[in-house]
Amino acid sequence: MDSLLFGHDNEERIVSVQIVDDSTVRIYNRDEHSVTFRDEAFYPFFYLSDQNLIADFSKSFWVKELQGENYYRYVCAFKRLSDMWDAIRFIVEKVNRTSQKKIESYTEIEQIHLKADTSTQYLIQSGKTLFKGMQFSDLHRLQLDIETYSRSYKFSNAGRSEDRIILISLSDNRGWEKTLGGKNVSEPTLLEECIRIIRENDPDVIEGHNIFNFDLPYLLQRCQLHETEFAIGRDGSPPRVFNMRSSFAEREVEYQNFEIAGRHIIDTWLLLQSYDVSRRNLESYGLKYAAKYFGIAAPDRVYIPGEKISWYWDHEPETLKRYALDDVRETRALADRLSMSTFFLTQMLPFNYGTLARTGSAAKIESLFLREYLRKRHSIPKPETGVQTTGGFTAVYYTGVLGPVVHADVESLYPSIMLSKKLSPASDDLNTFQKSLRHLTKLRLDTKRKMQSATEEFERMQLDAIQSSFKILINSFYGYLGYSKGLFNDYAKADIVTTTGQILLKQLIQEIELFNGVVIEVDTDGIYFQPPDNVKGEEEERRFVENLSSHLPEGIHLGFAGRYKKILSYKKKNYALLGYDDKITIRGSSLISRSMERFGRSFIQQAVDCIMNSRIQELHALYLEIERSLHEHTIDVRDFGRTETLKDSLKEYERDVANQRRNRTASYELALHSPEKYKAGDRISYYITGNDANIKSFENAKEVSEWDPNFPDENVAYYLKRLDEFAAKFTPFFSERNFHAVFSSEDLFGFDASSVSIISRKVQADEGEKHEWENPEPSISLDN
DNA sequence: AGCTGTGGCAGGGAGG
DNA sequence: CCTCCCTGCCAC
Repeated sequence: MDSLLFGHDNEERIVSVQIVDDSTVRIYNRDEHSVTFRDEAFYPFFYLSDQNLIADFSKSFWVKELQGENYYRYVCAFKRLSDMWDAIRFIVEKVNRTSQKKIESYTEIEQIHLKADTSTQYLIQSGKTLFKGMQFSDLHRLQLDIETYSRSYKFSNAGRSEDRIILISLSDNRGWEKTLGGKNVSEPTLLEECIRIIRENDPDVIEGHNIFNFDLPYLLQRCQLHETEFAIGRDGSPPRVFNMRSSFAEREVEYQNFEIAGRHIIDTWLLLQSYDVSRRNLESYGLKYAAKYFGIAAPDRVYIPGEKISWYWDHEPETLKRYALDDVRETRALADRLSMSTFFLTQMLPFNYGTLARTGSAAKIESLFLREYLRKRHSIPKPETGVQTTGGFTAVYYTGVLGPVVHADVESLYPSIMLSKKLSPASDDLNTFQKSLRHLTKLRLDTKRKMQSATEEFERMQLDAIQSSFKILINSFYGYLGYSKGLFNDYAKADIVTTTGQILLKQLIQEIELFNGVVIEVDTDGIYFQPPDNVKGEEEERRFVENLSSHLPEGIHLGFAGRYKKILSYKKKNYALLGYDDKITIRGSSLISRSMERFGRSFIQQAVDCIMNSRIQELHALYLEIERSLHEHTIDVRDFGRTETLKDSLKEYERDVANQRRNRTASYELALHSPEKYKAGDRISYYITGNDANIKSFENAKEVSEWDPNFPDENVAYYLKRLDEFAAKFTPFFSERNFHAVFSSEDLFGFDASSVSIISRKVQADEGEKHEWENPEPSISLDN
């Protein structure tokens, strides 16, 4: 097996591939530079044109149509190179069987389109076998962060400015730390020193916060300016850069992806957003906030606001250096916390570490299926066209303040249903879906058991990361069924999962009411209810839930998810909880949302506190106080400004507006006319100007940075109206008369809170909505 | 150079 | 005023 295949890569350099033996292949470029692969997982993609079979080594899942020619795609994954050769033979035979075109001999397989994955390529070359058998602690990780400061600093049009100075902080997990930069060091020298240090330390992984969007592009830009090669690759090559767009749930972010030969780049800013998709309680994605959130910020950590950096450089450079070092330390701790489960995923999936940190969950499990199909030499299905029609069951039965409250949820509802009903995509001939789901679930339980008996802290952390990497995969299976581009999707099966979940929940609700519990709010797999009068205290509540669980079908378990003093039930998916520790948790975008003006968020937070703890007099005073501060301009722009995310690029927005597909909005209009360059995923802060409350906001908005406290031009009438809109959220909890007394300054005879009571009421079901929970469907069986 | 799902609410703009 | 439609944000 010593065939030589020729082809071109993107830059038209001639390369050749030599298959040495069953487990080794050598790749040459024009400079006779060779790279040897040994038994690594390969993902070449084969495209068949009229004349040529083209193999693409770039692990891409994307189908291309090149220059109008029709290309057929075959996805292949290889653990062994002999498999690759077999697969080529397999594809040729399959093509000969299914199309009129005949491939007569292998000599026609000449053109190879090759783009080797640089990070894996050079790691193997340098003798590192990432990541088989490697521990997270073995990785040589380096944290990189830069601060820039200059009187004329503008990143968007970085020119050659002599007084621009950068501070580069580097740190690694071996306890080595350094901050470079100083008045007497020229920028080219500084950049060269930075490159030298990176190459000398030779890290496997480079970590940074927002490193893709700021640190690396900035360093690259400065290098280009000074005609220095940003040669931080393991082979001395500069990074390959391309624009990327990722989405986290409904949010999209644009960034520049850097591929550095032989190294993996981990951006904790991206990991943080990925983390937030499931948790949903981060207020910002900034490093400082995240460090506090995870409790990893040092107590004596130095904080310096962005606009003060130049001042500190001029007056207290040592403080600034300490601040910069604190940044890299926090980045390291954040990466410890967030990247470990991704690291373990690279040992299960055929993607490298850096790539895996950026891929979505569907791509992850699909790679599992593909690997198995290739191993079994089985053809791959096409995605089916269609739509999923159902989702989770949501209802609110009571509004107002009620308690005590028990929260019960069905553990792993959708995975459990898929396992119980043995659901698999129709196209999954090999039943890989069901087998992998079962296997991963077992592995996760085993790992959790091991974790419980582990004594050492680091071992527990590792096992926790491993079990959470299984969890990531397990939770992707359901979503994948309804994913339009999933090769193995099956919308009908997705609907079976959700409708089964709906029936289960309605059955549970009925059961709770049968025992005289009062169901308050339900969403998909969780129920908030008042336990029956004879169930008192945590122990009896737990037993009550356990009893409910025993009535559920085999394989479905209802868990005790929490108990609370009170719930303030507002609307579907919108409620507040008062814990036995007196902490208040508010959920739902209509009560509190990140886009809300800060004064509104704080008002609602305090108002909920007052209502749940029956402090009505204080609530009234709070309203008056905010109203007054708006009138008297004693409120800061940060408190009345609104911050919104630009989901689309400005180009897309302008195009849609031109086509009358969407209306103008303040956020995009400001971004368009701003001196700053905004891109998709950025957030913009603005406030409303003018005198009339009823104005078009897109014509009366300014960026927060334009506000001058000496000449406050915010629209007081508008913000008073906003205050009343926030207050209006609480109308369901008061009688009409009481509401107007509490949320108004017209208390001619003084305000008396003693007569004000909080109203709870049963929600009338919508006319269009059937009373399914009153007329439940017959008990279901999960066996068929 | 590549993307898991549905359900629900608020707010703004356009037009009746 | 109201309704319709769109986007953003959020729960699960």
